[in-house]
Amino acid sequence: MVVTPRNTRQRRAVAAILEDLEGFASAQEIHDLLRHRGESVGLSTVYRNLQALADAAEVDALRNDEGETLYRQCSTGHHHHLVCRACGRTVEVEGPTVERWADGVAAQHGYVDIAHTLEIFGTCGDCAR
Amino acid sequence: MVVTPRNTRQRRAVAAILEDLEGFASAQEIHDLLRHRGESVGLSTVYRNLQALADAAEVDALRNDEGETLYRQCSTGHHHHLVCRACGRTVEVEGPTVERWADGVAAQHGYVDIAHTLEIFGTCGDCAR
DNA sequence: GGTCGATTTGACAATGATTCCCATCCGCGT
DNA sequence: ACGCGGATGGGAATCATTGTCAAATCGACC
Ligand SMILES: [Zn+2]
Ligand SMILES: [Zn+2]
Ligand SMILES: [Zn+2]
Ligand SMILES: [Zn+2]
Repeated sequence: MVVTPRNTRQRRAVAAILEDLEGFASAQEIHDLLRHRGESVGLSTVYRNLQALADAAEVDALRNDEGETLYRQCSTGHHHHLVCRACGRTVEVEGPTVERWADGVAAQHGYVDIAHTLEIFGTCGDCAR
Repeated sequence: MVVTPRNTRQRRAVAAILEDLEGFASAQEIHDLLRHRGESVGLSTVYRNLQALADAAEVDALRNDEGETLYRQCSTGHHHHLVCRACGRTVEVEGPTVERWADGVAAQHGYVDIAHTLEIFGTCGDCAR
C-alpha cells in the first residue's frame, strides 16, 4: 500500500519555497529562506522533506563542487541542467543524442543497468556582466 | 618559477598504489592499501598527495553518490568514465559530439566559462554474471 | 659526510554538511 | 473529541575532509 505523507505546515512551507525558487538551492539556504519568511521550520525537517521530495522525483537534486546537495523543482521526465555557478539560475536541457550515446557506449563494453549524470556549469549572462 | 615537489617515500608510495589500481578508489581505501602493503602513510598525507596529483591533472577525481571523492590514474586529455557500480572497473570514453553539444547549448543561453560533468554508471559484464 | 632552510609529514583537533535520536507534537481517520 | 502513528525539532553523533603545528627529512651546497 502506498504511504500517504501527512499535510503538515512544514511540508507545505518547504514546497512553497521550492515553487518560488528560480534555480537550485541547498537545504540550508532553504532553511534560511523559510526563517526569513516567518515560516520557521527545523533544519532536520527541511532535510527530511527535501529528501522525501527527491525520492518521490518531485524535485531534482545534484551536488555542487563543494559537496553540498542542491534541490530544485523541475519539469518531469529525464533532463539535464545548465547551472550558473554564481546565482544558481538554471536552464533545463535535453539531449536525446547524449542519451543514446551513453547507452550505446555502455552496452558496447558489456555494461548493463546503465545510468548517467550530466550537468553543465557556467556563468550566466547577467552574472558575467 | 615552477615549484619542484620533493620526492618523499610517502609520495612515491601513493603514486605506486595508483599505478596498480584498476578503477577508482577513495583516499581512505588507498590509505588502507598502503597500510596493508607495509608502506604506512598518514591519512592527512594521503589526502594531500592525492589532491596535489589531482591539481596537477595526473589523476582524475570524481564524487560518488555517497559524497566521497574517488581517484584514479587516467590517460591525459579530456574524457569521461564508464564505471561499474559493483567493482569500480572503469573504461575511459570520449564523446566529441557531447562536448560540442554541451558547449553549444550553454552558449545559446548566454552562459560563458563552461564546464561539464558526465559519468556513466552501470554493472559490468562480470559483475552482472 | 655534514649543515641548514624550506617542505613535508602525521597525530590530533576542527569543520561542515548531513543523519540519528527520541521526547513531544499533531494530522487525520474514527 | 479521541487516539495512534507519522512528523517534528534540536541537540548529539557521524563522517569525509581540512587545519594546525611541532618534529622529521629532502636536497642543495659545502
Ligand atoms: Zn548567474
Ligand atoms: Zn540524460
Ligand atoms: Zn564490475
Ligand atoms: Zn566532456
